[in-house]
Amino acid sequence: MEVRLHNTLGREIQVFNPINKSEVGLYCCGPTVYNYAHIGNLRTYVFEDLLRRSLEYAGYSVNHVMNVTDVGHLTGDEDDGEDKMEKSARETGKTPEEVAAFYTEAFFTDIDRLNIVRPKTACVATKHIGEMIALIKKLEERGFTYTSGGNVYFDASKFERYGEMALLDRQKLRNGARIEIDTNKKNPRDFVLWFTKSKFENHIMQWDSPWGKGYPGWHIECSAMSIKYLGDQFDIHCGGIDHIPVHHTNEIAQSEAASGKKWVNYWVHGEFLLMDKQKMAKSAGNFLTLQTLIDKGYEALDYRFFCLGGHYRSQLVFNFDSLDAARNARLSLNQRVSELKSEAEPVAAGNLTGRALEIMDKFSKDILNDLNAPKALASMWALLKDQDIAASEKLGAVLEMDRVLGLQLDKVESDSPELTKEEMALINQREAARASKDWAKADEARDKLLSMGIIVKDTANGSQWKKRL
RNA sequence: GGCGCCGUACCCAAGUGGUAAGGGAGAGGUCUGCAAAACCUCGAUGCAGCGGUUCGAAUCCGCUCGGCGCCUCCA
Repeated sequence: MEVRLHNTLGREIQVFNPINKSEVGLYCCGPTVYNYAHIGNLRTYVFEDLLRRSLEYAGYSVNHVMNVTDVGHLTGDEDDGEDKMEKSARETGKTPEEVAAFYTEAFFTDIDRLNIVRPKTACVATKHIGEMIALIKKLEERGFTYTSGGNVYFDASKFERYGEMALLDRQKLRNGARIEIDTNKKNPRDFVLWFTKSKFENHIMQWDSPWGKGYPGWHIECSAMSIKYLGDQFDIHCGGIDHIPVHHTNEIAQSEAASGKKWVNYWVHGEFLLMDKQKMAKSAGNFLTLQTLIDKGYEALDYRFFCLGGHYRSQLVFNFDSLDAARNARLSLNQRVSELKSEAEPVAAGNLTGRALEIMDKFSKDILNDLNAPKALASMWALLKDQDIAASEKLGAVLEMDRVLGLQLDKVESDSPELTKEEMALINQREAARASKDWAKADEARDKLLSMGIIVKDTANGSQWKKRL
C-alpha cells in the first residue's frame, strides 16, 4: 500500500519512497529528561506512534530510533543561564544522573500507558559523547567550524543550503528577539558544537575532548546518534513543529556538512496542542501531565483517542469538555467491541468481504494519506454502525483498524462475563422480585449489582448482564 | 518588523473547486414496571466579514476583523 506524507522539505504531500524497500529508517526527537512530559509533548509521541504503526500497517519494517537527552541545555525565557538537568538536580537534591533516570522512567511509563510502541533503539546522549566528538572533528577537518571564546562553533555561512527547510532566507530574522546574543559568534546563525567555556559555574556534567573539558551543544547528539544507528542517509525524521527553524535546521547543516550527502529524505512535523488558545509549555506554567488526567479519573487511552480526533498537522485545542467527549466515545466503542466479541469470532483481515472490505479500504487509504486519523475514525464508526455487516466481519475489521489506532481493542473483554455465585444469586433474586412485581426489591438488586460493576439490562429474552467497562 | 498558519453547528473536528465526514452534548421517538443499553429521527441553505474569479467556492484571489506559532529553552 502506498504511503503519502507531508514533507516539510517542499511543504507538500509526497508519495513515500524508502531508501531500502523492506526497512524504513525513522528517527524521532525524544525527551529531555529533566521534568515530566506534559500532554502537549505526548501529543507528538502519539503522532509519531501513528506514523510508525501506519508504516508497519503498510507492510514496512521500521527501524525506529529515538534519543533520550540527559545532557542539559539552556533553561527558559527567564534564563538564569543554568543547565536544565543540573537545575533540576539542584532543586531536588539529586545528581543529574538520578534526575535523568527518574524522568526517563516516568517518560516510558507514560508512553506505555498511551500504548505507544517503544522505539527499537532509545539512545542516551551521555552514552554517545564519543560519537559526538568524532562528528565535530569531522566537521572541523572539513572546515565548517571555528573556535571562539573557548567554544567550538558551526560556521553556518560555510553551508550553502543553511535554513533551506525552514525557509529562513525569506525571513528577516530579528536577532536576539528572545535570547541574549552570544558575542563570540561570527554570525547569529552559528551555533555551538562544543562548550568549554561554560556560562555557568560548577557545571557537573563535563567530558574531555580535543578542545578541552566541556560538554556538547544541543544539536549534535541527534546527528551523531541518528547517523550511528540509521546511517548517514535515512528516510524519515520527525518531531514537533517548533524544531523546524533551529534544531532541525542545525542538525541538517552539521549532518550534511559532515557527510557531503543529503541526510534525511522526509521531515514530518507535528503541530502543537493548545491550552486556553496558547501553546502548552513548561515555561508558561500551563501544562498538564498524563498523571494529572489519570488522577482526575480519565484513562491514558482517552487522551490517545482525543489526539486521534484531530489531524497531526493542525493545532488541537485541549479542554476537559473535549476530553470528556473522547472518553464517552471510547466507552461506546469498547461497548460495541465487547458485544461483538460475545457474538462472533473475528474474520481474518485478509478475508473481509463486501461492505466491510469497502470500509476497510477507505480506512487504509485515509490513514496512509498523510495519517488522516479523523477520517479513519469516521470509517470506523461507519463500520460499527452499519446494520448489514455481520458481527464477525465487523470485529475482524475493527481489530485490523486498531493495529494503527492502538486503542487496545484486542484487550476488550467479551460481553458475557462469568459471574460469581454472589452475583448470580443477586440476578436470580432480582428475577424473582420482578416476577412478583416487587419493583423496589428488584431495583435494589440492580443497584447492588451496578456497584459491583455489573450492568443489568432487561430484554425480550430475559435479563442480560455485562461488566461495566 | 519578518516568516509560517488558522477562523467550519453548543463543544471538538474532517473536508483544498462540484454542492458541508465523524465524535460528544442536546431534542423527539421505539422498547421497558422503571431504568439502562440499543436503534430510528432531528440538527450549519451554511463554512469570521466584505468583494472578486468561475457554470459552480468552505475550498482560488484581494481586502478587513479576530486568533495561534516561530525569529536560537521549546513537542
